[in-house]
Amino acid sequence: MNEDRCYDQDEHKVLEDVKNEMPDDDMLFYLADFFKVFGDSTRIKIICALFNGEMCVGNIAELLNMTQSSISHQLRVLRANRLVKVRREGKHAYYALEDMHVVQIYKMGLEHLKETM
Amino acid sequence: MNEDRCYDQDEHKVLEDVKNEMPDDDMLFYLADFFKVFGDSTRIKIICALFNGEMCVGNIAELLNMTQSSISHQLRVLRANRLVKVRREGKHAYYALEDMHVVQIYKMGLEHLKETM
DNA sequence: ATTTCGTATGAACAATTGTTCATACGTTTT
DNA sequence: AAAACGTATGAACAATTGTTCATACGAAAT
Repeated sequence: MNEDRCYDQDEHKVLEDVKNEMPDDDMLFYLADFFKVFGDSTRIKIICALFNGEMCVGNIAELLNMTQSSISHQLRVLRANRLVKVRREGKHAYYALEDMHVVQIYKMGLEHLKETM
Repeated sequence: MNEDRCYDQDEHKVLEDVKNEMPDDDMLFYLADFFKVFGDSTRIKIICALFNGEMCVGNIAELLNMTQSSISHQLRVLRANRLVKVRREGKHAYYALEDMHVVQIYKMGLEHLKETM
C-alpha cells in the first residue's frame, strides 16, 4: 500500500474528508445524465428556439432544417428530463420550456464560452 | 409547399425572426460540446472533487476508486475544455478548477435535479 | 368512412465515447 | 546508471447515442 503521495500526513483521512463532502454517487450520476441532455447541438438548438415561447414540432423541424422524426426523438429526451412540456391542441403538439433553470444554465455556458475563446 | 402550420399569417417570417435571434450554428455546436463535458459521471466527480482545492492525479483516482489511466484521460478532456488547469511539481501533476463558472453551472444543475425529483 | 395531416416510435445503422491494457515519458531516488 | 514512481497516451473494445426510414396513431377535413 502506498502511503505517501501528495499529502504530508494522514492523506487517507484527508481523501476521506473530501469524499464525505461529495454528494452520493447516485446523485452525481443523475447530474451527469442531466447535463448530457445539453450536450447535443440539436437539443441545444431546440432549447434556444423555445426561448421566444412555445412552438410546434413541425415548425421546430423547419426552423432547424431537420426531419420531423429526429426533432420528435429529441423532444422526447427533453421531455423525459423535464426540460420542456407539451400542450396538445388538435393535431398539433406545442412544446415550451418547463423551467427557468434551463435558460440560466444555457446562458452561463454561453458566457463561459465567450470568455475562453 | 405547406403554408399554414401553427401561425395564422406569415409564419415563415416569424420563423425567420426566431432564427435570427439565435446564435450562429457554430456557437451552438461549441456550446453543446462544452456541456458534453459535464455529461459524464467520472468528469462530474472529478469536478466535484476539486471543489476543495487542487489534487494530483493519483489521489483523484484513489478517491474515485478508478484507474489512473481513465482519470488521466478524462482530465485531458477537462483540460481541453478549460475547465481545469495543471500545475506540475516534480513527479506530480496538480489539477485545479480553472473557472468559477464551472461551480455555478454544477450547482444550478444540482438545484434543478433536487426540484424535479 | 376515407384521406390527410401532425406527431410518435421501433429497428437499423453509423458515429461517438469511456474504459482497459500496454507502454512511453520525465522526474526522483537509490 | 538503473530502478521506481507519477503521469500521459495510443490502440482496441464494448457501450451509448443520433439520425434515418418505415410505419403507426389520433385528430381534422373531405
